[in-house]
Amino acid sequence: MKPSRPNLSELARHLGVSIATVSNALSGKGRLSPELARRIRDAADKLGYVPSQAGRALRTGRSGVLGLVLPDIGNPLYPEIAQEIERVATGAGYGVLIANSRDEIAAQDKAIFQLIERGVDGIVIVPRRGTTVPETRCPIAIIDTPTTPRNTVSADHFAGGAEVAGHLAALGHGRVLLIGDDPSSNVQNARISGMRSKLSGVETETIWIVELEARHGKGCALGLADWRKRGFTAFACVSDPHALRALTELQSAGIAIPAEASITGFDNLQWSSFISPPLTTLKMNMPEIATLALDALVEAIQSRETSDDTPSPPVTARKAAVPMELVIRRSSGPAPSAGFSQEESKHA
Amino acid sequence: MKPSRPNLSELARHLGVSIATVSNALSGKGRLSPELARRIRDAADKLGYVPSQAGRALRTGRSGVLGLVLPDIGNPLYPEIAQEIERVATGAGYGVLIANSRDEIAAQDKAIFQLIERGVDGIVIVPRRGTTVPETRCPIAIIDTPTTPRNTVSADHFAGGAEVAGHLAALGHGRVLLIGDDPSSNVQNARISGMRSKLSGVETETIWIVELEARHGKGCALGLADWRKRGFTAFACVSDPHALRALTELQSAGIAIPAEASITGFDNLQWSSFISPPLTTLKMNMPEIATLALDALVEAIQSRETSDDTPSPPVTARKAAVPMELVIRRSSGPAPSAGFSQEESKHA
DNA sequence: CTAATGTGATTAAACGTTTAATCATATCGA
DNA sequence: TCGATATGATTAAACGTTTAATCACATTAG
Repeated sequence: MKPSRPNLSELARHLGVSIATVSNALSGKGRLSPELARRIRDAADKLGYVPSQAGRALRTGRSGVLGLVLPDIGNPLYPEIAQEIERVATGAGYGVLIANSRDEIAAQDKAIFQLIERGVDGIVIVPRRGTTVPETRCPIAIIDTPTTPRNTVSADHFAGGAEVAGHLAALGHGRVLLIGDDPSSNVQNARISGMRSKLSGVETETIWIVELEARHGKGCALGLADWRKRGFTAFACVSDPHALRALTELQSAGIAIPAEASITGFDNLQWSSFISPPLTTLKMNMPEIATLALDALVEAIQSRETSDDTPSPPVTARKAAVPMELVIRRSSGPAPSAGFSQEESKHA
Repeated sequence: MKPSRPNLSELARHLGVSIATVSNALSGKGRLSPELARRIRDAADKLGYVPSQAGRALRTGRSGVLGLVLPDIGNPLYPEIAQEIERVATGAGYGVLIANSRDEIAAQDKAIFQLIERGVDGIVIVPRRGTTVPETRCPIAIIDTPTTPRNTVSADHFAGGAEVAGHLAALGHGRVLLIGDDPSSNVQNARISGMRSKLSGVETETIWIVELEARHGKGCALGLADWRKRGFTAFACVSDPHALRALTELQSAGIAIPAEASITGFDNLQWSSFISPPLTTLKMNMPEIATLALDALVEAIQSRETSDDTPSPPVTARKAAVPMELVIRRSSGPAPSAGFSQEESKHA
């Protein structure tokens, strides 16, 4: 009824040894006899000893906590990336403190400094579109695109775009509409560039949803049925939610998927396999990305013994670009045979 | 080039006063002359003083960090709840450490104890289906359903179900199919019970997706076109992803939404307003839920001055059930006029 | 004029850990 | 047998903060 929680000195008193000996036994650092070490460890977990993070942090200058900064909730891969980062970090003995760079652009910097004030040892950040990450003495791993400055690791969005575009080209689609959301996004641009790189033989157009919505209001129709009439038979989107928007818009216009039009997405979100038809999409290798990012980050943390004032050098991983996997489902199929809306397309 | 980061004693030395005086000035606790206090505060933020969380935590026994335990990523409201908890917690001066109760059921308890070992002052948990939250000396706020034991606060899932069912009944639907995922979920049961409570006059059936998938494999068709043939004109789902699954399945079967069938969801996920037709759904008041939960939690933390071994009493909020808001969009409409598939339904 | 009160600051201990430095004892080589 | 070396454990300081206890001094009351 009394024992709040045993600490090292209580353990030491209970065993009749010194505090340092107990500490050594539990950390396996100093030299001491094997049987005493075992005896101490036994007593430790019999009494339910759990070390005080605060005491340890104060002494060692390391908190054992990493920060995770994510862009606003609009980004649908938030859950997966958070989950993977948390998984790998926990495995490496770190806790993960979350911070949110919402609404205002400046919130990203504020979030970073809040994490630093809380004493995190390092930070993983998925930068918001169009921002630059400040340089700090605290190591920061950046997950964005391979071409972003100081980027640590990311999916190979360009190659992913190339792969899905190749898939559509092989299916015989002669006119492909590329659907992006925001042209200021590094990730989306990389994906679109990748798609274009494999569509040199076919006709392509690109539309950006934010521009449409700026003119016609949020949630406006994308006018895809018109594009279909003009002979565009494949709609390649930069993200699954946009693909979903395209899919339902075409379906409710009475256009059959994939018989009359093909649709592809990006990110392999949870529901993408459950809808009708299931969505062809590209899957990031999040476990590997998280592992690479965190490996690089903890290495940077450990090599930063000296506590001077110089900003931390960029955190670089063993591999900067992780391939994406094309997941072919039923939303993409062969281009409709000639004859269907042939009159509109024959002038090409 | 030398200053790693100033601490209290450096500040004190720089100003020629004692450490305690500086501490008092910054915390506003002790008694000291106003002008000295101001001078100290000025110097503090000129030198960029930021207090060491570790030192403070060690001294006060409080880490200023809360834990957040979320069920597996399958739960699509993960991002919103995490975002709101983080927002409110940051406003109250707390950091948020995330933990994931994935895969194995036992992971939930493990996650909780890991957080406690990290020294969190309290925990917010959204329990996984079919688990019970262990009693600890660390205060735990539970967000599940109003009827869950030790529940702190949650959306009023039952009332939400009643509301959407009333909406469908008012539209004249005479046969409503209720679509759930997993009957072991408290939340889903509450929603379905609520829906039934307002459908006493109409014919209802309930299907559970996990049971269908156990027989026919993951991602199998739900056979909704058949239900439609049997005269069911409304499909009320316990969550937006299931509504999406239903919507696309019916659309690709050539059934027009909402002309020939109505569909409703739950949770108002991001994409629900962008699909065609936009989804009628119920929206949780997450900001209020998060606020209520955290208010109750920090109160429990502060009242827990004594550090004895007794488990923390349940954390209760000022209000246990927060109303949901019905968001009517175009996926629900009047029941199709009689005559359509009347022959199949007249034998009822 | 002395004692009581108040004001503004300081002293010192404590939180729990890690670790370099030290010490006592045993082992070994010569 | 004596000094050198291992071995196994202890001592003591330090990390940065908070806070109760104390102190020096001035002001006021009796």
